[in-house]
Amino acid sequence: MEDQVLTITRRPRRPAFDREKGVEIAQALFHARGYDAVSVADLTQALDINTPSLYAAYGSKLALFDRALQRYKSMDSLKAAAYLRPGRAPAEALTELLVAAARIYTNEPNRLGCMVTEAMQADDPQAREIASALAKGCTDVIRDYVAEHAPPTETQRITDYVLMIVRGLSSYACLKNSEEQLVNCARTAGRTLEAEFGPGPSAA
Amino acid sequence: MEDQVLTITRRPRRPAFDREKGVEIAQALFHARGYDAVSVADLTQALDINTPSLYAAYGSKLALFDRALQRYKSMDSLKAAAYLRPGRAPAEALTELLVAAARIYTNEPNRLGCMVTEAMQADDPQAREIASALAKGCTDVIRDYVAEHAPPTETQRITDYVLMIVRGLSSYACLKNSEEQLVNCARTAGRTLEAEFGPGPSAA
DNA sequence: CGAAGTTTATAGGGATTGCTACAAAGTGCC
DNA sequence: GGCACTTTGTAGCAATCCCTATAAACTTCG
Repeated sequence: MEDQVLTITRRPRRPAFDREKGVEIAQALFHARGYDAVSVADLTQALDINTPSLYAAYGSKLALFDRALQRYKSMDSLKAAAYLRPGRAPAEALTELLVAAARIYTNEPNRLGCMVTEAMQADDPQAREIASALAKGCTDVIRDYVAEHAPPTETQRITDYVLMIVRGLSSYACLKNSEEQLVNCARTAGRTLEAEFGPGPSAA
Repeated sequence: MEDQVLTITRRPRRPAFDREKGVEIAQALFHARGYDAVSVADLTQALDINTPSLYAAYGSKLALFDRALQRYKSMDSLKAAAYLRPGRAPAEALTELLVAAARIYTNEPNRLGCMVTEAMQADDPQAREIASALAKGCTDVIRDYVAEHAPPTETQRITDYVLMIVRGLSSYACLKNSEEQLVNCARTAGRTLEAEFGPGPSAA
């Protein structure tokens, strides 16, 4: 009798829950399906924890999404500044940026497109807000770079073009188009930039 | 007493419900917010009918969305075939198509972007299916046109490029960028096509 | 062994989702 | 007038949404 009670009572102690690992798993889920399509039940199931644990650890679904987005930006996203170094032909650097984006967006079949870019289109206004704020840093890097290499009258137009292309690549990647297709798109889109900035130093 | 009962009983007969008008209103709602973010309650409120009436008239939310999409395609969407007439310089025709898309996508502030394109990213799989099927007709028109004017080895790449640009324009329009910005993007994107197809007859 | 503190699990709240059963109210035909 | 038919409104279904109150189980310290 005593034994049976003990057997039933004694539950195997679960290993301590790793919050960072949880953010990583949540990031993958949010990236794959988007903020709206991922429920708290999906998250708790993926993290193998119960609902109260999730709220104790992260506060809310939105807060966890925020942490997932920040993790994405700092670890998996495109580093624009790394490509837009000074002293390079601007058209070349920007094209390389686009090609790199094309590769990253098609790299993992379950995480297509740019997580931040797509999150800017979420239904939830707060999720959109978070994503837009995070995206601003990246767009500013591009805008400043273009401003340094193009006449002031053209910077807005060229910046818009590059940002529009990035969104196009992300969206096209989400439709499961191949890396080869995406890279070709990026190269083709980049070719226009040579005419915009004039021949680079490699041609001079 | 009799009078009062009559007064309470007699409800003002509502005018007959116009189903086509209902589809029009639903189309605007779905276009503005997307399939997932529009609830049946939103629809019944906008159509000023009760829930059972909506189901009697259209069958389901998805069926109503289907009708709204078809209405959009036949009335408000871009007519690719109208721009891709034979005998024109291909780069010119395709650029004009992109510019027209840019204008349409920014025309109505409450209905930004392409309804079909954005619906292809919906969370609901059935809604995506419907949108994708509808989009296929349009992409085929573009693909066939490119195939007629470009070498077979390049048609896939150029078609991908155009379709990617269209998605980029739609997405960029959804962020409330102005018509001027969008049109500039479309023109810049179209400029590459001249190099792809070679100089058109206007240059010959 | 026993109290304090942390982590877990059960259960459920309040709101909203898409959808439907059912009866009252109105219209047209005989 | 009275019956058949269509349309409308009330109410509520089961499911899911995000979130939380509460208590049981475990670890740690005295």
